[in-house]
Amino acid sequence: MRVDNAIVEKRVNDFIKRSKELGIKITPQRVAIYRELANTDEHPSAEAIYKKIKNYYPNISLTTIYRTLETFEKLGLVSVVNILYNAARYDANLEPHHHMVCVECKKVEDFYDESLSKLDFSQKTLSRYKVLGYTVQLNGICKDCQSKS
Amino acid sequence: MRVDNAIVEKRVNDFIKRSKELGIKITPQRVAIYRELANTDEHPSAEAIYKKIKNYYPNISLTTIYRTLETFEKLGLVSVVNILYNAARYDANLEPHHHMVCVECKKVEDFYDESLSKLDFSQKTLSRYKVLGYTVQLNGICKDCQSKS
DNA sequence: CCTATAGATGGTAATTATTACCATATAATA
DNA sequence: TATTATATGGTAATAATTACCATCTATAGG
Repeated sequence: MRVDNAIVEKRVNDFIKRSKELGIKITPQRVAIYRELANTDEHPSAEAIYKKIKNYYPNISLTTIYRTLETFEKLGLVSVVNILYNAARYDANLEPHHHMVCVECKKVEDFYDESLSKLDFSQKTLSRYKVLGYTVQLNGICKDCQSKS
Repeated sequence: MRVDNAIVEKRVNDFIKRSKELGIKITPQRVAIYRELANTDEHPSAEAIYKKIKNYYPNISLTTIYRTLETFEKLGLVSVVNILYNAARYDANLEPHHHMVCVECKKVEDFYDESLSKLDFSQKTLSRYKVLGYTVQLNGICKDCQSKS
């Protein structure tokens, strides 16, 4: 529980208010799942959330976790850090370049942008990791998917 | 086959030379897999590569595709676009922020960097996608994993 | 060019992450 | 408090990935 308690409570209250506005039911499971996400900055998986909640809510179902996270995501209450989690995607192009990901069809297109080739990270950032590289991931909707909808 | 043929052939030749240097065997399967990756910029999954190769190499095994891609990746011959493909990872923090990913333990830590908050993308880039947002993903090795190895 | 063998492949089974289904339970509304 | 649309739990199905093992082959050495 790294996130400050006051912040967590604020987030949970906002979540409840927002849920009412959106017209979805506020169940103990949903609050538990949201709270678990709000009080960490570790970007947990469904499984990780499940394990934590199981400690104090032993008969919660893993299916509920998955379904709830999907619901939250669709409503914009939480976000998926890794859109491309479905399957590993490979690239033979080892030159530094960046990616545009279509959030609909999961297509990945390369883009090159001089101004992104040497971003400055703060010393504080650099001190925390042995940096191997970085990419800018641009999320959006591709031409094809734009014309479909 | 969007990538220019001459470039593909150069990549394949480099791949063969590099494989010899690395002391791994050059099998028709490996060449096929590498070539399939070298001649596209679509960042295919193992399954997608399998389907393509199956057309002209009908008894290749899906296991071989997975194993080979893993081998290539470990040797630095190809790269995985999406390190975090293992499982969906969620975040309740909807403020724009960036991620440091540990390539060893798959931990994701947030970082904030003023200079990254308003990157300029070229008009060419912006014309291709309806941009929803972007994140900078910094790949590296976290403190914990550094001390382990 | 042949041979031996370490390393690679193919096929199948096991594991892990996710989704589908359906009977039951419950939050929210009147 | 009763009604009902929605949510949950449990189990089964699917998809992606990995493990295992018997067989095959690229390659180094004669």
